[in-house]
Amino acid sequence: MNSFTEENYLKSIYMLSQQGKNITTNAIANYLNTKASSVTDMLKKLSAKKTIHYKKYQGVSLTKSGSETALKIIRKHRLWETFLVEKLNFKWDEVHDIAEQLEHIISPELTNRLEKFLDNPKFDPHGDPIPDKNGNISQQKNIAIADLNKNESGKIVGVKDSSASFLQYLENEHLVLGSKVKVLDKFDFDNSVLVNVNNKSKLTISNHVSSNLFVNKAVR
Amino acid sequence: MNSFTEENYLKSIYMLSQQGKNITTNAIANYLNTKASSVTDMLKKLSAKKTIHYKKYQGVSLTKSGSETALKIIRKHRLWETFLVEKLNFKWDEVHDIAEQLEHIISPELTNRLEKFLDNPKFDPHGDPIPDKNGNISQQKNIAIADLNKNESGKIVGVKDSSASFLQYLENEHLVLGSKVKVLDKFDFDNSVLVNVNNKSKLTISNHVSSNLFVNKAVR
DNA sequence: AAATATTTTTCGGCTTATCTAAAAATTATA
DNA sequence: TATAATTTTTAGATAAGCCGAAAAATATTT
Repeated sequence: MNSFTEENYLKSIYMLSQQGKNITTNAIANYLNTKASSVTDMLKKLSAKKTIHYKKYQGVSLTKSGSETALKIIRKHRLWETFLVEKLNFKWDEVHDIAEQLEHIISPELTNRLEKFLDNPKFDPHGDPIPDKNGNISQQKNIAIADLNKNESGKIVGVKDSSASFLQYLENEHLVLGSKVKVLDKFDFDNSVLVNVNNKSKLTISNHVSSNLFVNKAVR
Repeated sequence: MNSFTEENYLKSIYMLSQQGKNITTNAIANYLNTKASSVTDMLKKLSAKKTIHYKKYQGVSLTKSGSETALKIIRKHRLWETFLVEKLNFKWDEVHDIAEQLEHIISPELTNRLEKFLDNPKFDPHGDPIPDKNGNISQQKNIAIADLNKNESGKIVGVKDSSASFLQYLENEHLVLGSKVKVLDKFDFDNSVLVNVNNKSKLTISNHVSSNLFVNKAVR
């Protein structure tokens, strides 16, 4: 049995590992808004429970068991987010904090019934894939924004050209890791694309930008 | 801000006060499956936070503030139970443990939207009244089962004739405090009544029994 | 490679909630 | 009304999780 806190650490480690980086104590502390010393304490505990691989000073990774636990929590989080948006009419950017609480409710039967009630959704309102009851999560390949069709959307997962000025531009336009991008229109004459960022700002991006920004396509 | 634990104590005190008894340390310990010394510790804490009235050795009662908190938790508990039964098709006797978890989710907006989603129910699946957003809870007067009409149901809240043999009979038939009773049919010739107990057993009870057993009528 | 900077861990201490055992207060009984 | 039984509180411990400061390890500069 894992405490809420343990669950949050496992989930954080999973999330950080998705971003490709190697997972350091500081990265976790930063992600969880806590102190490095607290993280070290917990890493020892999780290691003792065999949910993570941990060697002092060497960073961490999830074990099979830890990964399964993390996926269960993420499954619940994303199903509840879907519920909040689809059934209770919350906006997609209002649901995270509530789902952070709901993800810790323990009842596999509840989770499975909720999934069915929602019509077995494959993606949550942010476009993130929902793991199934066996922990399988659809890993769609990352494609360039340039390859999205009109009205398709995705979540930014990577950048190819990573010059400082390019990253600066992306930062300014909120085209950062995790942002949701929807293609509103595509223009033939210069291959530029009109996109909606995070359901908030609209902007036109050049072919250079759209070819170098990779997203996880959200398929419904 | 109250911890889960504090919320559980406040709810327990509210529940026990509903049963008329005066609320002792041991009663709370027994209700919460914990030790008297733990209860004393918490009573001091709650008293310091002015959610209960507490004098050493003299038992406790809720303050205005404590009562408001308790009612908010009970409101959430009963709304979630309704959700689980009405929307996710759980049986009414399967939902308690899950609702014990869900009742601690903090988001007034969520609670209010859930209420609306469920069509503003006034009673939960057990027949208990659901407090409204201002903490008002419908206190219907207790009536004898004999005075229920066909198809009405209620929850047992008290007994008039309390001879040992009568109580023994009630115990045997699960006609105990908190049981849900639904009147399936009423017979003129001897004023006996066919009832369904806890959605499980059916039995015919005499007029003597139905006149001495009081329920909280569940009005939908 | 030595010096310096950064990251990570250790150490001691704090808070919350729990428990057992013993002491104090209350209630019941003889 | 003393004595006994019960209830409640106190005192001292424990475990989880968190923190700041100091020490240790690793990474970066010079």
